[in-house]
Amino acid sequence: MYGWLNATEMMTTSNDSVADRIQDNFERLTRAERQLAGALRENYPVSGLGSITTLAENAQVSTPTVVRMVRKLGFAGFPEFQAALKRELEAKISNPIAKHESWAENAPDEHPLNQFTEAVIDNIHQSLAQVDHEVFDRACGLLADPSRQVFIVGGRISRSLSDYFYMHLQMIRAGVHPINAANNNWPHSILDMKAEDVLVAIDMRRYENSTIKMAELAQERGVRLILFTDQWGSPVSKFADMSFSSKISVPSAWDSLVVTLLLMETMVADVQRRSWNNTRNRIEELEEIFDRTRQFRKFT
Amino acid sequence: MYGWLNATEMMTTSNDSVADRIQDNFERLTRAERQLAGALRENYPVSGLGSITTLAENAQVSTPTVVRMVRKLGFAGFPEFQAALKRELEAKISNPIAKHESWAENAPDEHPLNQFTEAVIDNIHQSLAQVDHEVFDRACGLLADPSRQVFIVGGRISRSLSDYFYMHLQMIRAGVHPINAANNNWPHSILDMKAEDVLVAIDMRRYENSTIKMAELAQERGVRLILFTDQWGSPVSKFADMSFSSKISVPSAWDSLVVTLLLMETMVADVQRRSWNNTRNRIEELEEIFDRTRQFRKFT
DNA sequence: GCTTTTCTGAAATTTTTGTTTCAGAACGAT
DNA sequence: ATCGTTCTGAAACAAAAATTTCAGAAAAGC
Repeated sequence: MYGWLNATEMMTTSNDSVADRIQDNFERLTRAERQLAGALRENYPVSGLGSITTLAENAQVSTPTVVRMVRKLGFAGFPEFQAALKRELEAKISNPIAKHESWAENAPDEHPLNQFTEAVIDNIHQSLAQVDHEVFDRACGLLADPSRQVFIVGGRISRSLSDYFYMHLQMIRAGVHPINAANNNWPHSILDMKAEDVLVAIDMRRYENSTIKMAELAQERGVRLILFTDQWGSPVSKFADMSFSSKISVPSAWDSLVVTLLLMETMVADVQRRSWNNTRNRIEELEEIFDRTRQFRKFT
Repeated sequence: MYGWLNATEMMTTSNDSVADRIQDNFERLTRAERQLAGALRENYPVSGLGSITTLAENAQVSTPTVVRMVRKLGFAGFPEFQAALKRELEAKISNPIAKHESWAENAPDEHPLNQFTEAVIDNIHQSLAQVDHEVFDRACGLLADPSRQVFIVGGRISRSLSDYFYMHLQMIRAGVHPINAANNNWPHSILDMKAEDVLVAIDMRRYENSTIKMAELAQERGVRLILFTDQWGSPVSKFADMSFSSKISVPSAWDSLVVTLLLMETMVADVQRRSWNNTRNRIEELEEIFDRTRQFRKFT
């Protein structure tokens, strides 16, 4: 299986940059070594110029791991590896052409990867600037309140995101319920909503009638509504207590949900933090169940 | 005796660059020290990053001379001097996209929104740098090839993303099939895979045994495997023809899939572009079906 | 020229860095 | 469950780097 990799290995020992060598040999690296590779990439190549001890500590691995990795990359030892880094640096310094920043570094600027990423960064920028952090905090507070049930609903496209959000919230706390707006059982879920419960709705372009209807019914029951929508705002926002809009335009025939995912993940992180005291056991139990079922692997 | 010089010395110990300090203290340097200073200026600052011995040899002076000089410049010893050089270098090299001050503009920097976003941007940066655009293009080519069936599988957490990917791809072209790794019907799907078909797998931390098994079986049938994984690399990568890794670490108890989503969306955009001629009708038909069912609202 | 002061590097010493070994942990196969 | 394999870091060890000491060389003063 690794037949061809051996050839690669021999090639990479010649005069590629250290970064390239890491790239090329990445498959062959072990878990700890990959962690080290990651640490090395932050602030590359300066990060590798300290002592082997410093580098190891930085990457939270042992010094032998460092030695093993640089050997895999084709160097005789750490000093040789460091010398290579220094040569690279020298070349880089002496060539002060302030090259326009490119995301996928070896791809031309007009490559879809660069164009798309550029747009997404811009979306993040513009969307985040609009978020009121107090509203955000308030939303997290609601979601972390164990006395409230939380219902989560997404549309046809945003279903993936609502699933994702549901899954995390469900691990963090009890009383979280997914609603499937697509099948027509959803009115049953409304029955279970009490005043002061929370409904999280995601409704993006191609706003869905069922989501609007659900929001309306929920509001009548005194449910607090948190809405994730796009930059134009779903009609659901009429009923929302708090609403977060993300810019979704990218050079594509389709919209981008990256910003919404970012907001959700941030919210999950914060709710987790707030809930920690109430439900720390929950996670530990979950871990244990995973271990017991051995369905998932911890590493490698 | 050095009464007035002490004052100078104190001034220069603050936070000037090493070059400045040499400049300021040049008068006070002895012959051998000036020779050293000269050597240091050639190829500054990289020249100072080796060992004290190397530097001394380079400048043709003794190591004690080096120590004495760096002390005169206000450093406690050679290592401290070198650390200063490294910091300078870091600042010089480090990303021209200077850290953006604050994302959620009215929130304090330490607000979760800003912290989290900062981490995500960093993840994007580091992950994209690692993507080989030729591999990316090749993957898009496979996915756009109408003669191949495409199967998509995700794990417990990454299911949401695989759904999302499936949904888009399915709109773009025919012959796209989701696989549910969780339920034990998935071996049935394997039956339908022919050589040269494509399997897209998403396997992130907490790598799942069923995904690995599926990858192996698929490979035996000559299926091309495209893998999305995290920075450590799922064991599935052993079987993958192309693999894309995203950095997923954020200040949270959970991992971030933002980068993976970004990669997927970019890929969807590109596949769409490539498939346009083959399946332009498909989208139009879809539009019409939506209109007929009146399930979605175009505006407001 | 002679003395005093300052400067310099060889060599000894201390500290740190880099490498190797090895036992235990995690993993993978059965 | 168990057994062989691979991976990992603690600790021992070797190598080197950094510092200090000190005697002799160079420079300055007289």
